Amino acid sequence: MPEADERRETAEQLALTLSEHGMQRMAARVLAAAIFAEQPTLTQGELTEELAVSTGAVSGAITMLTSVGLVERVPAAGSRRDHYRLRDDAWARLFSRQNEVVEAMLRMARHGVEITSEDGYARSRLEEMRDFYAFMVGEFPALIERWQQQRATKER
Amino acid sequence: MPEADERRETAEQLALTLSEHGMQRMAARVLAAAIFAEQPTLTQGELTEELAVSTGAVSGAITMLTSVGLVERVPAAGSRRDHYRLRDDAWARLFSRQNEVVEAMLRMARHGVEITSEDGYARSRLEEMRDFYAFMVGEFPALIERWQQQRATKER
DNA sequence: CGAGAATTTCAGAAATTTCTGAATACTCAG
DNA sequence: CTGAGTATTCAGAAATTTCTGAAATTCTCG
Repeated sequence: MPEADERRETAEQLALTLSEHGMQRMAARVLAAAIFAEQPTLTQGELTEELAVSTGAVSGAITMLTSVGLVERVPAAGSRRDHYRLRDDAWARLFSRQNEVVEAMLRMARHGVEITSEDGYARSRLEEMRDFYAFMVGEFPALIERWQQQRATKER
Repeated sequence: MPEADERRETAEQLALTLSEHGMQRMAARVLAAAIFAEQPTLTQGELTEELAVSTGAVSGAITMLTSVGLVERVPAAGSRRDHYRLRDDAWARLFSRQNEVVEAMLRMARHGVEITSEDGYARSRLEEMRDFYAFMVGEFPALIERWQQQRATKER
């Protein structure tokens, strides 16, 4: 199999997994393309060609990816086009977004506990939910910090 | 606001959050209803009525929730209907499913490293991705175990 | 400032997901 | 065994998401 095809296929597989877990389809494809690209940065035009989609679709996906900090715009002197690339800390960021979900779940559990009557079935389920997510909210930041330290250590 | 309405609304909010993160909409609504129900178990008929949807939709959602271990069928003597409830360890299970995602990401990163050329841009991005997910795969099981221990300690 | 190149926006088309409704298949009490 | 009450299945309808294409806008350079 031609190398380029294999790369594309693997990238599409990654995009599929990401989109199955809530990421918009085109955003996932653009992210995957940015990861697998053999260039340091990509322009929207290059992405449009690589993915064979409309410019509008790429533009929308990049707006989304930039806003959540997975992709960044790179100042490119002497070029009329914008260049983009995967952010250095993209994975930690993607993971941190989980943290927000966990916090949302915790808030909902707490709210649920407040509005349900004591000793009811719903109340005890919600207390369990609250305790679980409170635990996770407590653990996540330390987890990410450990990663960052390990990473910093490795790279000199 | 009538108590029941507030409960329903809060449940729907939870369902919305779950569905925004990849859970099928109806499955999310059924799960939320099971959490907020003031009964110990629910029948499909009760869910159908509570959510005002077709029997088919509830059946499909329950099949899905049962297969991933979030909801279980409860043997109900002397009843022709099946009774269901939230599993005791549902939250840890929901979280563990994340673990599978993390493992999938790790596999894809490794595959990507294999098929990209050494010293290329894609290769180094994929190595970073691989290291991150390898770290997470290493940490998750311990995280869940800590939760289970803490939980076991609290009760009793 | 003006032309050329690229990006953004957005209405509507296309694709996909999700739900309904009704037929079919179970299951358990009698 | 039988049949009344439930659950499952599935084709097609409905709803939602996603993408395209083209016009409007922005930006850069000469």
